Amino acid sequence: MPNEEPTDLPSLRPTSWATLGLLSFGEELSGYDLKKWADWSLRFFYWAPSYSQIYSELRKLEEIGYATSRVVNKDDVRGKRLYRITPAGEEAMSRWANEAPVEPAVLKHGVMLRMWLGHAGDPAHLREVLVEHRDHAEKMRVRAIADAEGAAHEPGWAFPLMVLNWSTKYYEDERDRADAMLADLDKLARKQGRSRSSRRTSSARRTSDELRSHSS
Amino acid sequence: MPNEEPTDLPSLRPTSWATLGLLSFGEELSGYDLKKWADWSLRFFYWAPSYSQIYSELRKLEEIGYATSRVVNKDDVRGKRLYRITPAGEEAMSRWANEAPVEPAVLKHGVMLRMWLGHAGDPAHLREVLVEHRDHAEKMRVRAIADAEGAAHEPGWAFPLMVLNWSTKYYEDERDRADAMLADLDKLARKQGRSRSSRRTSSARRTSDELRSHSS
DNA sequence: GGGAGCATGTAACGGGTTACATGATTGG
DNA sequence: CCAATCATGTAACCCGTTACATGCTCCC
Repeated sequence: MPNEEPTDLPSLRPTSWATLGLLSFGEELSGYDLKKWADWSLRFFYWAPSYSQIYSELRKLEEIGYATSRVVNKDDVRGKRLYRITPAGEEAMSRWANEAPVEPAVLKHGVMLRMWLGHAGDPAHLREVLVEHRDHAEKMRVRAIADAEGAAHEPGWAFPLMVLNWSTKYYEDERDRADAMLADLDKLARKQGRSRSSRRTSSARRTSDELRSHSS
Repeated sequence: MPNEEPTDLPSLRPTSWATLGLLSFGEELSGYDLKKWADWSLRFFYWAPSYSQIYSELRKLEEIGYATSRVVNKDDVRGKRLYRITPAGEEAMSRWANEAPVEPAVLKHGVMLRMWLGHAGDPAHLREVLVEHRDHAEKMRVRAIADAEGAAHEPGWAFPLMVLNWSTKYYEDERDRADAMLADLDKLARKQGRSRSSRRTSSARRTSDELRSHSS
């Protein structure tokens, strides 16, 4: 048995692993398929890839030897290219899954940024933005449920299903937090309505040295 | 009154607005201060900026005219530079807050990616990763609470406080979802333990045409 | 004296998005 | 026949990260 020492994994980015992951369920898929599949699973918690990224990731994976491809569409110019994971790819997946340090979850919440800067905005508009976000979360929740139903009872999809259930809960929580904040917002509006007449700008000024004296 | 038509806002990225937002509370701050402040507020829901980014953002803001700076440290070579928002900056902030389309929240959840690919990994390791994530969420929750306490009772910080409370709830929910998934994981392990002996690889193979027949 | 924190930057890299371009197939 | 969908790609751009570099000041 030659070369049994644990060779270094090529340091791929998580998105590359996610792409390989899509192939690791055993299907032979086109870039187009991949994108669609990502759109009803990975999208909820990780990634909504663009086509261009998918295609370049796939080419990269093939170059490394983690995937192979073949062109099907008869003898045409622009043939459909189907990708399949290789044994080397499967092994690399396993090693990555078990050995690679887990990247922390990243959240970039544009809506909360707006709320955080609430003093600069019109209260009514703030409220509107929140309501929209609430509705969006609810929509995502429903979609996640639908996709989870599609995945249920498929024996190979136990883990994706588990994550889809997590996602459902995630959007449910997101919705509920938006509702809670809506209530906070109204409470704040009432309080500020009582204590000031109309001053729109700079209610924040002065608050000087708390920054400096705040314990890290 | 010259030039009253609504001039176009320079299309800054959200992170630039976030930087300007940090200044919009009225303080005169150094890049270093800015970073620290971001670290105990924006970090929870949006952004943990690097110094290099902070400094380049600040230079950009000054160039546009949304901030001014002055060097304090006597006549030294490497003086400390303090930035302050300008009236133009304040007005731009307000317009952005009220008029700019809100970027959707982005989530990139490395832990869930691992779980989604659970079939490729060792169950015990999977569990470990989840537990770690759970603990991290709890840590963040506690930090958010602490920072919220620091911000409470400051009249100008009502909105940041509101978001900090949202963040507290966020990490609480994150923790609880991790716990729930831990339970799911154990249930799944028991079920799979009953139905198969030891096959590690490819329990997922075959699951063939469901993909193609799945309704988008 | 030395380490921790203060303070500011430059340069390289690359990942990911957007815009653009092309054309086939399918169904109403 | 025309629109939608299938299907694949290139090129430019730039945001953000990482690594590197420098030197101060305060405090033990």
